[in-house]
Amino acid sequence: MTRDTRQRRAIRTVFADADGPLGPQEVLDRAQQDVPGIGLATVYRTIKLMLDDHELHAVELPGEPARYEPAERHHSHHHYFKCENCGKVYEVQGCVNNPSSLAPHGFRVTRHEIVLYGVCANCA
Amino acid sequence: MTRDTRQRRAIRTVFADADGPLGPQEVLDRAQQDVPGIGLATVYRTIKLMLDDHELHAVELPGEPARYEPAERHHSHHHYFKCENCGKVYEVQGCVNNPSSLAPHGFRVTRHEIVLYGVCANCA
DNA sequence: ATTCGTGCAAAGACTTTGCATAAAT
DNA sequence: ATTTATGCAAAGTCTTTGCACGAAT
Repeated sequence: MTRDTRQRRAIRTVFADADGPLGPQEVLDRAQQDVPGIGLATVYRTIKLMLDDHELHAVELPGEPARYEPAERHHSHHHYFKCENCGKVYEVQGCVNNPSSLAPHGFRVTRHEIVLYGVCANCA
Repeated sequence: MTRDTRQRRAIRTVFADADGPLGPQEVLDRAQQDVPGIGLATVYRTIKLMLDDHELHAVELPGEPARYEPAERHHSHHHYFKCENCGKVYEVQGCVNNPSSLAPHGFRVTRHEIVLYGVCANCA
């Protein structure tokens, strides 16, 4: 069974305190302030465990390695905005009308992803 | 300057004949039927050159390595549909109403991506 | 004492690059 | 003959995995 360790707690705290989805290296950098000796493999392994437990959700943007965020931030249907200036990824709530209507006849749409790019309020 | 070689022509033909965006390994497999000795590095290099020339366009879907397609197929604004059964990626024409409206106040949206997932007409 | 987790280093997938050779001019 | 492209292998990034050691029970 899975055990509750110092590293695991540190990583969980990093995600809880984060202001947006984080990549493994960012998680490591922050977790090391708590648990200096922690390694990147542990971060990857812990992320995988937390994904299996539905404690974490993967945020995949086109052309970039995955980021992760606490699953509770993902309960309502939403999408992402990436600032092309500072690189930060924000959640945006809600959705557009009927994106499935884009598909041709005979295609069944089960889900969709929308990613917005531009300049965030902080950078503007 | 850039030269027109046997390999280059073979790769260009592969893209011209393709029924959808292709990844580097798929391009290699098809090009090898024309030019047996061709290597993967040449495919990557040629793709990069063709991107610089705006002869090719990158299709990036969340969580997957890039695929590429001839740029002329990308002239009108469009998005992609990925079949979760056969894995094939299709273009879908058109767009939804005002996707920028999802962004919060103070965020400026310059572009967006939409990806649909489901089952294609061939698989249904 | 036993079990499970960790760090490290090695390996795997994908992509880029250095270099000697080959092809195109 | 000169220039640029190619193939191969080495290296680079991101992620996973094997293994001996360490921590938790």
